Amino acid sequence: MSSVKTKTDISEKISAMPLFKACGEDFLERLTAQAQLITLEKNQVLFVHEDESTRFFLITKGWIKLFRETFDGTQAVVDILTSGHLFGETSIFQSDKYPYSAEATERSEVISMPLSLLKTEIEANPKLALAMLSSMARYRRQQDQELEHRTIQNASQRIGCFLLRLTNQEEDGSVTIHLPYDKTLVASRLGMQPETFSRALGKLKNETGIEIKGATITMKSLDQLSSYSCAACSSDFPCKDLKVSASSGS
Amino acid sequence: MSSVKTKTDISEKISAMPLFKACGEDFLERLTAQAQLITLEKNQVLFVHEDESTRFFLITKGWIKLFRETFDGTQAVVDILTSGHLFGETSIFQSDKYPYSAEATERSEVISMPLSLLKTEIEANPKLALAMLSSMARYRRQQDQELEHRTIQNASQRIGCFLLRLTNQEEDGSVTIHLPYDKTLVASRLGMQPETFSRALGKLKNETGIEIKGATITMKSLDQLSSYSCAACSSDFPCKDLKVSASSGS
DNA sequence: TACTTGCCTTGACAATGGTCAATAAAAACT
DNA sequence: AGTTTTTATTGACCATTGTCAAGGCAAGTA
Repeated sequence: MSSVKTKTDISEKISAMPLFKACGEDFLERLTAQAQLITLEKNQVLFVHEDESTRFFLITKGWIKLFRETFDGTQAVVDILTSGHLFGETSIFQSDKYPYSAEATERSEVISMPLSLLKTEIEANPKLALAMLSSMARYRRQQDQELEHRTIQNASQRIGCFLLRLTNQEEDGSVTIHLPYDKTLVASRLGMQPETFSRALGKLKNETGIEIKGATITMKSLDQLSSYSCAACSSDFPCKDLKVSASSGS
Repeated sequence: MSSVKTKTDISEKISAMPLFKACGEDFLERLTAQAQLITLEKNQVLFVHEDESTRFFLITKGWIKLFRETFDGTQAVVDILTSGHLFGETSIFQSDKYPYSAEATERSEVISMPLSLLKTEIEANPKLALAMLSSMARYRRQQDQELEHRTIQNASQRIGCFLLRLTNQEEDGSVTIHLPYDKTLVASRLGMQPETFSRALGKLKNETGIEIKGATITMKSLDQLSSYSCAACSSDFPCKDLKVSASSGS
């Protein structure tokens, strides 16, 4: 029973993916047939960098951290993704190894699907290939921007930018947001140490007058923040790239 | 006469692109018919960030710097590409604006081709779409690695890594290389100031015993360098990603 | 309630990289 | 060859971020 219910559930979630809109019923059915729902405990590792890649994943609950780490354990966070995002799908091209490790940052659920099916469908279905290209192009721009920010924004500005991207940037008045995950994790996502994050957030508070209560942050207006952070960014506020519906992540 | 010769020349260069291997003669002919050879003087800007994108480019001579810059002129170098690389081609998807500015760092030549042709061909030719996906996936990994390096490598290590990637990493004995462009430019490519580059290169020399004469650098063995730089990298030496034939850049 | 654990903050200090200014060296020009 | 311009190096100093260690706070557990 539960398994049947689960399958229906999985099927719905797969079909809801914008990326698969262009795909026929039969493909979605085959995909669902081979899909598995995986529950990950906090800090559970799904796969590690250089593992043989045979499956890709769709997040349905929680947050997944993608990262790479050196021999001595130093790690660089590639991205932190949540529901509706895909990851591990790029291994189809060129290599059959995952380019990063994946770990749940809290209790999470992902749907695991075989890469082989995706691969043959991409080869057979030009619309899917195009959708995939489009999502990769979008991701690429995000990465370009990320690199830009690491180069020209300081810690406080990066935090400000991160906060702004959590808001509805059209909003006029006072806006309140909640950090989507631990401050420590936000810090690593932004490429800084937790201590630096803590101090830089304090500085941001002084300079822009935002209010901070734990993970809850209130900004009287977005103008103060955006003029502080976006001064060191090549793009205008509001961020255009946010208007595009989220689809493929990683 | 000269124009005929030029067209033949352009045609050959376009056909030689690995990306277009999967394309039929007719497409290549149409592309060539609408292609233009453009000569860029040193520091000449080809297009700027947010310009309407109508054409994409293949470099046939020189070096092109892709960069983004803030209102106050601070710039972040996205990439620096040379002969055989494509750029400006990602604008087909999602947006019709270039995501960066492009400038020649020395006298260079590029072949300019209409994006519209590429777009329709990608939609019609699954093999091209796949080749494109593959090249984007490769680029994406490069960017992931770039971001990783900015996070966990210091200036000297990044320079060491840059140098190693200019060598034939299979080589056993002494290796000599020439910097492909100005030190100032290498510095910006690696996200640091020229002064920092200069000092960090000096430090690298002390720590690994490389020899530096202007733009010529000699390393007695790659081991010293790789153990110095690759200690702060999640991937092994030699770098696997270099073995893939160069094709689409940007 | 007390205890434990994980997360966050703070202080003191070190390391790294950026800035500004002066100089040197190299390349391009006449 | 001599002049000019560009590129590279160096020193002195400052700003930012990282590191290590201690303490605080909050959520969950006994």
